[in-house]
Amino acid sequence: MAKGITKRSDDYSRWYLDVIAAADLAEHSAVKGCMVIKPNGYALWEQIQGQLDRMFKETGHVNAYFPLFIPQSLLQKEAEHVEGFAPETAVVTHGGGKKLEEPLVVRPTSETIIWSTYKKWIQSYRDLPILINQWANVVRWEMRTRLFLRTTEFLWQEGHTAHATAEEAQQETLQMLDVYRTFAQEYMAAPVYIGVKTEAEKFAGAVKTYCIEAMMQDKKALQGGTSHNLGQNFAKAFDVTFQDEDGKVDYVYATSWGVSTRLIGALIMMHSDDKGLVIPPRLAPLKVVIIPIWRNDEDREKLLAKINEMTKDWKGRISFKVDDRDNYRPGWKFNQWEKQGIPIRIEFGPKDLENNQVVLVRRDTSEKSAVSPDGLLERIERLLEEIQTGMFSRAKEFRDTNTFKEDDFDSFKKRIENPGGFFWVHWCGDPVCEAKFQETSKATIRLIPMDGDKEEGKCIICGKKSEQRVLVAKSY
RNA sequence: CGGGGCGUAGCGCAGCCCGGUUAGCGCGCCUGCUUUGGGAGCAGGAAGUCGUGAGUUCGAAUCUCACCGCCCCGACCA
Repeated sequence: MAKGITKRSDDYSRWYLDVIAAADLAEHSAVKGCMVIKPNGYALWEQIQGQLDRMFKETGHVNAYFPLFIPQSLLQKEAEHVEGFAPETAVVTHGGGKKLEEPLVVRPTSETIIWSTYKKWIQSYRDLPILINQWANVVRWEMRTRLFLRTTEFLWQEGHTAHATAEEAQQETLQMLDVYRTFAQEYMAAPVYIGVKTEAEKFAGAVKTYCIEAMMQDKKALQGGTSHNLGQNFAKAFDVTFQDEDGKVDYVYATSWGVSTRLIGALIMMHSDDKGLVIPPRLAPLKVVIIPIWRNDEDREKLLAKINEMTKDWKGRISFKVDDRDNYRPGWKFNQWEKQGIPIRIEFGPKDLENNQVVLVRRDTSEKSAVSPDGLLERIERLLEEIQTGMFSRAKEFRDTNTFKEDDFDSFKKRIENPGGFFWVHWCGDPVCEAKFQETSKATIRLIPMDGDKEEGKCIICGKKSEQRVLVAKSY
């Protein structure tokens, strides 16, 4: 049925690329590892931006913009940070035909340029907090790239906040993690686990990294967003101090948090099927497409007139489109809009006109229903919500039925390969045991739950005491 | 960086092994007519530096050498 799209069961990774091509989201560019985000893909990003930006502003943040170029010396100021990012930076050595005195790094993230700037802005506690977000592009010279999931250049938002106390910074870190969790669940219909990264997995330069993790349809984990408590690491590296109410001078506390165009990859891998993209209604740039089906010009006119009448007060309330192109037949149109993931299709032909009905077709389940044109908009709005919650429930059920507890390492090694999934295992906290996970199973500790059940147990690797289980999975 | 694959019309490919008129095919595109409830049919038409450079040859998409680029799988990572 779906020509040109590889089945998930045949080749998951080919399927992923086929869905992107079929939905016309993006394509490879002349530069290795970089992509052109096409209008359909960019519209998704705009939806993500729109909702997140609103949520950031509601929590007191403002937008600003910092430069693309970072003097190399700035990037090198925070020891862990430079170690983490130096290998994957692009460096500009020439400008205006001349060799630069100091090379400029194309930002892989903006902590350094921002903290060198915050230093000038902060003198006293009255200057705090600073709650800034920026929407930007960043460049990381990755060895292997995949459209949306990992590209050399990608779009993201990065929040960078400055606080007077450690408590406040921690609160901010958790607040933004919660924003991400809420966004993922309510808009992306993506059930996520939240937790803390291990020392090995945390952001270079952070004290603690928190994350949201979701399960894709191939049962691999995908980190969808991170929120970092940076402590005083960057303040110390950039000498950013402030005077508190009592006149005491201290270093400023920092956080940073971000999500990227990778979320579009997550969206595809969570919800789409062998027919193509499936977009959760709340993020769908186009929610309804109406396809009139005519046999002659007379039909056509009648149908279009009736559609006009039905939709006359829809403008501004719902995004919809009437596909009245005459050079494509209905079947072709059904298929095209299916590939693009439009949540609801309305079929409307002479039979429907006669029976005073329209046919609604859900993209997620392909379920068809004939309904009355009276109260149609309300009916559609309800259906969109049903689709949204249905998509979330199915994704959650899939995740839950593929998440297991495991206490034996040999058994774990087998099960992570087949059938795969998420595994809650006991871990003593030793990085040596963590490294052994990776070497022997190719799985990593995705997160340590923050408020998970405390449960006495034995480390699955070394057998030493463990206080709680951690989430382990293969990941993107 | 290792392994694999590919580069010929907008897209997908055949042709190459075994050199020889005008480089084909499918889809798409343009024109017209007929169609239209799950990817329409017929007729006509436009469209190509065969990745780049050098070499062999009377003659190269095809043989030789070098180079460039991209994709997929692994090691690094959001």
